[in-house]
Amino acid sequence: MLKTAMLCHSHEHHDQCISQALESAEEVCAQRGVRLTPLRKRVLELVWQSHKPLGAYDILDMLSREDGRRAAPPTVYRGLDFLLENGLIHRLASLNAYIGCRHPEVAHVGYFMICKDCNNAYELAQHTAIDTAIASEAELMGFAVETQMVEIFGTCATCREQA
Amino acid sequence: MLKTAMLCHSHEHHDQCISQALESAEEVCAQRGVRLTPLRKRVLELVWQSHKPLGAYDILDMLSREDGRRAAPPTVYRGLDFLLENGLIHRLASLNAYIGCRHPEVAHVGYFMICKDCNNAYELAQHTAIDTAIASEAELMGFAVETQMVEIFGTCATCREQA
DNA sequence: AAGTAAAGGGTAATATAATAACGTCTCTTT
DNA sequence: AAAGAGACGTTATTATATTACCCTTTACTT
Repeated sequence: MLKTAMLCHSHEHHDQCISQALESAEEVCAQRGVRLTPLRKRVLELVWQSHKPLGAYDILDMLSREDGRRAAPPTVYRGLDFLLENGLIHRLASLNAYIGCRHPEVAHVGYFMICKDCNNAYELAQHTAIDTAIASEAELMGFAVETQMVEIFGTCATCREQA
Repeated sequence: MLKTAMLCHSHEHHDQCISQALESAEEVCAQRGVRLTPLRKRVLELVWQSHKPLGAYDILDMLSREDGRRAAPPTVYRGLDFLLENGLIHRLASLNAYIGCRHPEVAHVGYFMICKDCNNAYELAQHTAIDTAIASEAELMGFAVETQMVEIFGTCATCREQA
């Protein structure tokens, strides 16, 4: 099993990422009685082509290229909305971009470290010190937390080694 | 002095917020040798009209109304960019909105708790447990943090009491 | 099997957020 | 006075996302 902090750096490995993601997605959807239609699956596959967050219009372009005709925005946004609702992808607000989620079984918001060199986004495991810290700050203020966004920018270990 | 967690709830008090903010701004700009031009000052005042994050186009509308003619987007974005660069305001990525900063003297990224009822955004003090937690998570991953965004949504103490 | 309601998805138009490119005016510096 | 930088007006354009409308497919009911 892959550590959250590690992303694949080989093609063979990444093919595994994709197939595992699709498998989980099928499972999750079956369990919930929702439909992973061909369009939704294609969008999910496209998002999973890399570990780099992808914009909606990037996905739109890929779809258009595949089909040889221009797809319209709602096509992609419907797919993305479905995937978001079912926790199969996350949205990165600071980038207006989307990225696959490895753990769609359990609902959660994602905390991400995003490398400015390679653009990869690393999702942190849940129940980290960050959660605890947010909860305790909220407690201090009497603030009832519903959801939160944590996006951290910098340089990942791999890129630092190469520099 | 106002606790970070507390926002004013009276008009007299808020007038103080605004005048303090403008005073700090003048000071900071003087110190740095940058110009708080009339336009920049107006934008800052508009942002400070409340503790609710404001969209660029909201500000644009206010400016336009004041002047009786339509201002164009770059007018506002130049003002916002200047204020951001000088730490006089923060940008909330999850809302595409801007909010005044009480402590422009020292450069920092803002952590916010945003109330879904009253829309007020409460900036947390610096050097909180959240900082520490992010630093330690980053350490674990060998990630060198440059900047981060933390935006927490829920219900503030005041709104909870009223409910 | 036919009828029907709900879900999926194509298309055009529009809304919202942000930037690019260019011109002018006003300073300061030389 | 000339040169250069900074501020900002104006027009146009790009990027991101949503609305509204309509038709097809799917799934359920009888």
